[in-house]
Parts: sequence; structure tokens; C-alpha cells
Amino acid sequence: MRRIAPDRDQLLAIVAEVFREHGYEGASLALIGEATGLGKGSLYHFFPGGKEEMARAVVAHIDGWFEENVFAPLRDSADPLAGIEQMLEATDSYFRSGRRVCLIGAFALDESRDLFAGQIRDYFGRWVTHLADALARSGHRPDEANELAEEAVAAIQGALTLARAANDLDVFSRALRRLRVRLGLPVKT
Amino acid sequence: MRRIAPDRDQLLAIVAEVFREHGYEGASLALIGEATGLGKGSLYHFFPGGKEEMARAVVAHIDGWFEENVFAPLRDSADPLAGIEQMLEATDSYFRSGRRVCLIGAFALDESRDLFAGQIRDYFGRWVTHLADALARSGHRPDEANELAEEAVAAIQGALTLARAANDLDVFSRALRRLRVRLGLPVKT
DNA sequence: GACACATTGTACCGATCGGTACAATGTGGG
DNA sequence: CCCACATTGTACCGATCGGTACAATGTGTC
Repeated sequence: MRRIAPDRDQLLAIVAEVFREHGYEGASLALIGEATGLGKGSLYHFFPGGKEEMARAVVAHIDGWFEENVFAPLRDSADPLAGIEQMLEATDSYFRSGRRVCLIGAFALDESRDLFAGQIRDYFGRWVTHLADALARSGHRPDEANELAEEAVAAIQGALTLARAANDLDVFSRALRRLRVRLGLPVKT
Repeated sequence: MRRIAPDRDQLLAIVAEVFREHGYEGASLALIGEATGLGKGSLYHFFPGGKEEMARAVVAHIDGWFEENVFAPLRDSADPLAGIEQMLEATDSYFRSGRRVCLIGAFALDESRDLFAGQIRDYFGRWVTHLADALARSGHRPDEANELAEEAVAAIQGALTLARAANDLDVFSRALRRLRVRLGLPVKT
């Protein structure tokens, strides 16, 4: 074994940005090659499965980031409200306060959903589940916690769509502020 | 003048479904031709501007439907709450209780946004504005009405994404039920 | 330096892309 | 019937699609 590719993370991040901007169909190998500075030879060396493997790896990479920075705090924080607070901060920074779009959410909408259905369902399912757990631990009734969690994740996705449509980042920050209130967190001044 | 195309509405509805399923990039002329039963000759006869004109017409068509079935009731109902109720029912039926996706929301996410930015912003802008007006007339403070309207439209968009991701229609109907409560409507049994 | 293997650039493939040209075929009004 | 025009099918265009083949070039190990 030679070495672990040192910047596979960075590579995946760049490819992710292309998929985010152009969607699965719109992200051509030419665009990906241009963005990464890699020719087809290199791309197919790293991803023998081609475009589909690239997208799958990107989704897994994003999933891993959320696992570490969003789901883990929800699961592991001794104080559930502190975990929820971390979730919101990580979410805000990940989506760059609304400048960025949720790639997995975008994949969920069109036909590419069929290719990645399992990964997509898993991502959102864990998000809702872990948030619901934290809400239950913070004192909500279980069924109420589930509804609230579903509402919160949907609110984030919807706010991303609306912010992008209106080209107005404030839409997203207003949504996050409402979520703080709704989830029982102190509102930042 | 010969005649007005009798089924242009139906044609647009079919084309819309293709864009909904495959996204702007993924909706090839071959798919559109197959779905409509029209060859390229006919398609370019009706839409000389090609794919972009088709999408623009589809978006305008959807916009018109919402204007008539969603925005107008919000604007014109003597009882604002009745208008909001009509909005929710029309929305539920339009999105087929979550089976359908919002094409304009999907367009807002990827690069096709640049092509249709004006139409997209207008659609969501009017939705929020008219809902906010109705909420204000139903007794909410203006700024509160605006936030609530934004929250509601985002909740619908987010619920569509989540329902599609989870492949679970109940996600959407639960979101609508929560919205009824949130907007001050009686909840259906 | 020699070998193994990782990485890359280039040329090429058939298929499909969006779009155009145009002749053939309806079809309603005079 | 005939004309004007709406509608359609087909053939074709250059460009680009995702993907493959492979030789050339790094690069670390011995």
C-alpha cells in the first residue's frame, strides 16, 4: 500500500459543489474536470464507477460530515438543548447561511432520487430521528418530539429553497431564528 | 386566425410532468416527445424557442394555476381564514398530497435558476405576500404575518422534499395538519 | 538504477444532446 | 375544388454526453 490520497476530502468537496450547482444530470464530466483540474483519466482512476460513483461518494461524504457535526452532538450532548444548539450552528455554517443548497435535498427531488434513494432516506431519516431523540430528552412527549423534529428539518429544507428562490439570505436566517424559538432555545440578540 | 389550440393546457401539463420528474437538464427532447406523443417538428412548431421556451411556458402555466386557485382565494375571500383554508386544500390537491414535487422549487435549486430567476422569485414572492395579507386581515400584526407566511410556504416546500426523500406521503399530510394549527384553522378530524 | 504501481493526458468510441431544414400531409375557409 | 396555413415526420447537423483504452509519466521502495 502506497499512501492514502491526502486530499480526497478536498476533491470530494469540489465535486460536491459541482453537483450542488448543476444537479446530477447537469454536472457533466467536463464541468467536474474543469472544477477539480483533473482529466478524465484521473477521475476514472479515483472513481472507476464514473459519475454515479462520484455522486455516491459525495453523498456519503456529506452524510459523514453531518454524522460528525450534526447528528453526533444531538446524540451525545449531555444537555439535549446544547446539542440542538450545536445542530443549528453547524447547519447554519454548512449551508453558509443560505448561500448553499442541500445537495441531498436536491437529489431527492428529481429522477436521481431513484439512484440514491437509500442514501437519501437514510440521511434525512437519521436527522429527524436524532433530533426527535434530543427533543424527547429535553422534555417533549415522544410523539410530539417526532412531529417537531420533522417540522424542523422540513423548515430548514424549505428555507433553503425559498432563500435561493428569493435570492435573499435573510429568509434563511429568519427561519433559523424561528426554529430556535420553536425548539426551546434562547434567541440570539 | 384558425383556432386556438384546444389542448395547449393539457400539453403543458404533460411537459410539466416531464420537467418535474427529470429536472430541467434531465428533461430531454426525446423524453418530452415520448411523453407528449409529439415529434420534434411539432414541439418546435409550438415552442420555436425550444426547451427553454417550453420550460418558461410550463412555469407560467403553473404560475397561472396558482394565481387562480391559491392566490386569488387568499386575496379575495371575505373571510381571510376561509381563503387560507382554500389555499391549503388547493395546495394539497395540486401536490397530490406529496406525490408530486414543486417544479418551481426544484428549478430554484440548481443552475436552471439563472434562466428562470424572475419567474421563480415572482411565484414565491406572491405566494408569501398574499398569504401574509390574509394573515394580517385575520388579525396578525403585519410583521408577524409576514414571518408566519414565509414559514408556511417554506414548510410546504420542505415537506415536499422530505416526503419525497422518505418516500412517505404522511410526511406531507402531517405538515399540512401542523400548518392548519399554526395558521389558526380548525383541524380536520 | 530497477521495479511496482499510482497518476495523468490524449485519443477515441457510440449514443444522445438541442436544434434546423424541409417536404409531406392535414384541414378549414373561400 | 383550391388555397393558405397549421401540423407533422424524417433526415440531418455539430456539439457534447459518459465511458474506455492505453501509453506516458511521476514516485516511492528496494
